[in-house]
Amino acid sequence: MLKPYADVIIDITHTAVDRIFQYEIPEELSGQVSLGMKIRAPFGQGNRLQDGYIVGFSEKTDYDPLKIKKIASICEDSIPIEGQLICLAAWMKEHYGSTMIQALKTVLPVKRKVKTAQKRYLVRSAGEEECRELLSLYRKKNQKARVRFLEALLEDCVLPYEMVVQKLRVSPASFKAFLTEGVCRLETESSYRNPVKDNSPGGASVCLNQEQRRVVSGIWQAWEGDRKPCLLHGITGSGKTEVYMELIRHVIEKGKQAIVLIPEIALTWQTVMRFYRQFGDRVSIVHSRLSAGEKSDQMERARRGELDIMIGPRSALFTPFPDLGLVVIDEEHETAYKSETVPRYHAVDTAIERCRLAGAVAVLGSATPSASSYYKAQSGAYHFFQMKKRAREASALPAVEIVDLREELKAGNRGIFSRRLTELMEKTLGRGEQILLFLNRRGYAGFVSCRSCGKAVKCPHCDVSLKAHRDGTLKCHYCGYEIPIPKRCPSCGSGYIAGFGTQKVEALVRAMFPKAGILRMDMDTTAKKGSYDAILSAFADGKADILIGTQMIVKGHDFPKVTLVGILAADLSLYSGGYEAGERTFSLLTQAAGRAGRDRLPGHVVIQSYSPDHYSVEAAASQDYEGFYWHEILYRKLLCYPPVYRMLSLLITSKEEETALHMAGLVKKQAEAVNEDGILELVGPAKASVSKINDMYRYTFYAKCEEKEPLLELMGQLEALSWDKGVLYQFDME
DNA sequence: AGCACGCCGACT
DNA sequence: GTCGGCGTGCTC
Repeated sequence: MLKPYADVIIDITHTAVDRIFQYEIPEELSGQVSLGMKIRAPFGQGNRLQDGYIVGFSEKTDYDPLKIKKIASICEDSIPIEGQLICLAAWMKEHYGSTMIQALKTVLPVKRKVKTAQKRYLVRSAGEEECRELLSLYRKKNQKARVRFLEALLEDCVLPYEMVVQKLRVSPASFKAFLTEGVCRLETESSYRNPVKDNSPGGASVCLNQEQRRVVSGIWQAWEGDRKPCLLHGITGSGKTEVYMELIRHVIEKGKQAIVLIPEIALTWQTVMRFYRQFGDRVSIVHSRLSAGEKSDQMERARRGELDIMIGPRSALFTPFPDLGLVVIDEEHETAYKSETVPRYHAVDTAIERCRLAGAVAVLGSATPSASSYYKAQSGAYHFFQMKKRAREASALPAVEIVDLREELKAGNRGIFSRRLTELMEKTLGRGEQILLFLNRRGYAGFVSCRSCGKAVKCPHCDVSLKAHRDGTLKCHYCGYEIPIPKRCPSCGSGYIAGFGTQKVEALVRAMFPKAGILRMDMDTTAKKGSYDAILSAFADGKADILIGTQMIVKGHDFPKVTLVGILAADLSLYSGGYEAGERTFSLLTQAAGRAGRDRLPGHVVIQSYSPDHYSVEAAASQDYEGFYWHEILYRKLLCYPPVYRMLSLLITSKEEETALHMAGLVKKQAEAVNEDGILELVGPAKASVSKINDMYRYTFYAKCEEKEPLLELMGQLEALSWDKGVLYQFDME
């Protein structure tokens, strides 16, 4: 029986219209409309046509039937989705305080682009050598266009067609000969249709060790039982991926589908490829480099049942699988799982909710679980599993030592390398083994400070230090402000001004070990497409002895010949504000330490720190997750932080400091009024830790409480305040 | 959000 | 007398 009314959410982001409006389904459209569809309908007095989404159907209505209008049309580009995803959107709206339309739009698949012109690329087919020869040939002939083209092709194997013709000003006639000679070839977007190139299925079937089998059967029991989320704490190298794959195989056998969430594709490409080799073309992948069309293509395939597995970042969570059985969240603790835009959802909690709705199981995996997840496992809300052995028995855990940098200073060593690290570097190079030097970028890596007065060069628009770039400029990473590196200190005028970034480290290492091959990996050296992999594989192939880099070198890469890892300043991430600083530091240090001695050779790790007795540094050194956790949770409990308490944070920004302050005052007054019974703990409003960005002053306010409902209530009350026009504000629930 | 209805000041 | 200011309220 077809129901006569459609429940519609109108595409207007405003709390006043953030509710369901019912429309009559006209006869000519009945049978065509379905859940999640985008439609157009008359709205308001003027009956102007508005976009909206169908979120349900009703038999009857409480509204005056005479006033109910008819849906005007269906938007052609709309894709029907699961009712479950609409429920999920409703949950997100409630949980993260957005409007329904904002939640719906993040959950609905991206609409198919209407026949965009196919994007064309010129791809290099000839080897580098051949190109260089041709390059010098055309240099002699003074054929400038061809020289430009070849240079670009050497930089980057894949060039967009328009870029070549417009930006490079190389006419098709100039490269026509190259096409016929096979120097390069023309490819269209559709040849990239399948987002992964290497899909030779049927790789070696995985052989699990005893520990892995135990975990798989444990999680499978949960799957057949209460279906509570499962937290898997497995140390680096314990083989979590094999466990995921085995579970997925079980789920597929049951005729269900699986989603695998990964923090960032670029950092986890190796993992993605393993899934492909295992499951062939029943696997697909979504990532930011795919066009909207390709994304909706993959979503459509999933909906039609052509896929069993979807791999991707947090947005892959909304894949419209008809019968979802499992969601894996790899590296569960990563901050990339938190959305930066409204609704500011957390993929872990949202995944758990989606699983609850679908009757699926969520598996959270990490070597350093977030305090929040571990807490829930402790309380019994999650099942808990552990893997303490490295899958390859031969590889032992590295020996970790902490060096107190204050002692180094006392001993007169003002360099960035401690005596112990220098000694070990010499020995390691002597044995012909490799070294990884890890610099924490968050903090002061890359900024320029005065040796005389100690002040850093700051951005005039933002409350942050400027970062040094290779091109000799200082840039603000928040607003883009840029100046040449000053010769003299802007505050005291002294000439002793110096940077401390990866470049600086590289220069120092070169001076110390002139014969060693050195590679550096940071924002500058990886700006070019493909250079990321190029650097990593060059290092893995032994083309250099030392790799210097930031966070990106410590995430999930195997370098069998690395036997020494040096962490230059472990505590930089400790003082970057936020109650999660300890957790971040621990996780980063543990990951960095895990890079040493992954093969047969014994590994060494040196952690240099100004606060060597901080629990996150000590626990990382002894690879003691539990030790870290109990310290951390005690601190959270004492200061009423999540996960023990729930926390609502509010960021107020304004061009004028007085307006921001004024609003902050109103917020305080309102919050105090709401908090008559005193169940909330209020903090602030106070200047944010980055107190100004892009000339906007920033104030933060926090409210903490054991239950989330009073906080949501407070959020509603604060939202209802009369916010000045020039004031922007943003809520976040944790 | 966008639009209509509505109730008070300075203009032909 | 009326044109228009934007405060208030509603939208299936």
